[in-house]
Amino acid sequence: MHGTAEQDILCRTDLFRGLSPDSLRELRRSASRRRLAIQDPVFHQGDPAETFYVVAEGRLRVTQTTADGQQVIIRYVGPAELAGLAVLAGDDLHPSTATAVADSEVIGISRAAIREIMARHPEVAVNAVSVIAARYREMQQRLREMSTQNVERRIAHTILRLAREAGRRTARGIEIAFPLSRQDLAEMTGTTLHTVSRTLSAWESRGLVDSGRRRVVVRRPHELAMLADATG
Amino acid sequence: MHGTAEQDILCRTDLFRGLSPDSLRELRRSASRRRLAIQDPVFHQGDPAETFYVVAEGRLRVTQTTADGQQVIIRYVGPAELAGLAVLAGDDLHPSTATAVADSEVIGISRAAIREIMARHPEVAVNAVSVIAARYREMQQRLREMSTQNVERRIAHTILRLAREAGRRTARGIEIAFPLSRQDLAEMTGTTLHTVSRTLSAWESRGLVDSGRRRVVVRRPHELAMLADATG
DNA sequence: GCGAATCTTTGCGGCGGATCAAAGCGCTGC
DNA sequence: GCAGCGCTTTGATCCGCCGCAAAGATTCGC
Repeated sequence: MHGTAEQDILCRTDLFRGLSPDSLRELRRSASRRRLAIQDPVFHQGDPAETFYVVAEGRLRVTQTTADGQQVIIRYVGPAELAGLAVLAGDDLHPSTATAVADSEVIGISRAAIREIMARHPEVAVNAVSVIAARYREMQQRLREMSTQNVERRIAHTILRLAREAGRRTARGIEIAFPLSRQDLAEMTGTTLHTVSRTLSAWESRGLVDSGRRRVVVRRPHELAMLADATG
Repeated sequence: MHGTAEQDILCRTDLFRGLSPDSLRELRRSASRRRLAIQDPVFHQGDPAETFYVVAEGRLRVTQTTADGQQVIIRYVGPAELAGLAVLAGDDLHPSTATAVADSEVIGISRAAIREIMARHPEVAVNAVSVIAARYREMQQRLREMSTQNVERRIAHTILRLAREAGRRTARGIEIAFPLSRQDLAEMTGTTLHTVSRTLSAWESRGLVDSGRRRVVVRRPHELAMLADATG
């Protein structure tokens, strides 16, 4: 039961998709499973990059902190996604911090194990290229957003993206299925919690969203998308 | 002469570093060489991603254009660097446009050729992971800058980065060795050419830089770096 | 060598969003 | 069940940067 679930999630990742059952079994032997409570750290910015993680369940927040103490959220990572990509690239240190934002379960894979697998199974290395390239594209898109769009559109895009990645259908609309504060949204969009709060309040009064303490529900995704794509 | 130079540049890239002479020779056979005059396009955003390029000489500018026509400069690419990474990842379309900003020479490698090489030489695929991961890190850094720094610091960082990548020592200081307009700097920093112009004028009067029509010389790199790292 | 096109500079006014301040609300823990 | 902490809201003010406009510099083509 235990082992089966683990194998399932590993072969559902873009990284290990298509790997032979034998290799998966071998991989499993060198992998370690870890349960995380909400708020638990997975790794810290500046730690030696020795292990990367596949999220089996739950969600992680990946952040970077600048020299002067400002924090930026790079990404949220959900089931079958990876955290700690620096390990794949053979970098020495983790450039970011990963923290659980929900009770989670992750599978840790050591640098040595993955590098050995990539060397022996070129298809895994090729998959790794695709995985990181996808992240790179994501980051390009966000940079473009930051460069060309005003705050309201950036917040709209961010919320729609999160709703897509981690949305749960409910009677009232699509609920983002993990605690998400105004401060978090500010750190994803390069603004302040005050501006996020004002923006959400305005949307709430127009019936676009329904939000509260660390909670966002998108009530009218289509109208929010219109707003996100409008020029300005 | 021709062939030797090509092999030289290929094995100086991070992607093909360490590849055996035989494999390099084979690679060379499937590669095509192309000369570019300033302003020549290499590929366009939306083109099928069939070929990626190693810059042998000169410099390319990689840009993305948004739906509403705004342009963002993703990066400049110099000798021994790659353009068209989407091809490595097996994506269908080029997400960006590459244009020569100096007379250049590039070596084109087809999607089929590189994928075959990666499948047969895992070390190339592993190198590809590192190459793209480095770009990903770069992009994270720029996103962090855009999120947390004011325009002046962003311009300072950008100019210092360009000076590092493409700087030429001269009597007056470090000259950025390709034409670079106010508009270009604006598209790299998410501001307007007006603000860039004002900023450079202010620096010029303090003796930090010396700039003119599509030309920037850093006269006091250290002081500019102080400014770039100052809080604010 | 002259005109045109392109790039740059600079002034001015306005506004989006940051900052500061303070009160309201909702969890959580004991 | 109440105290206290963390999150959110909202107001008021301020300023960095944009947008517009127009003139000045530099390069290019014929």
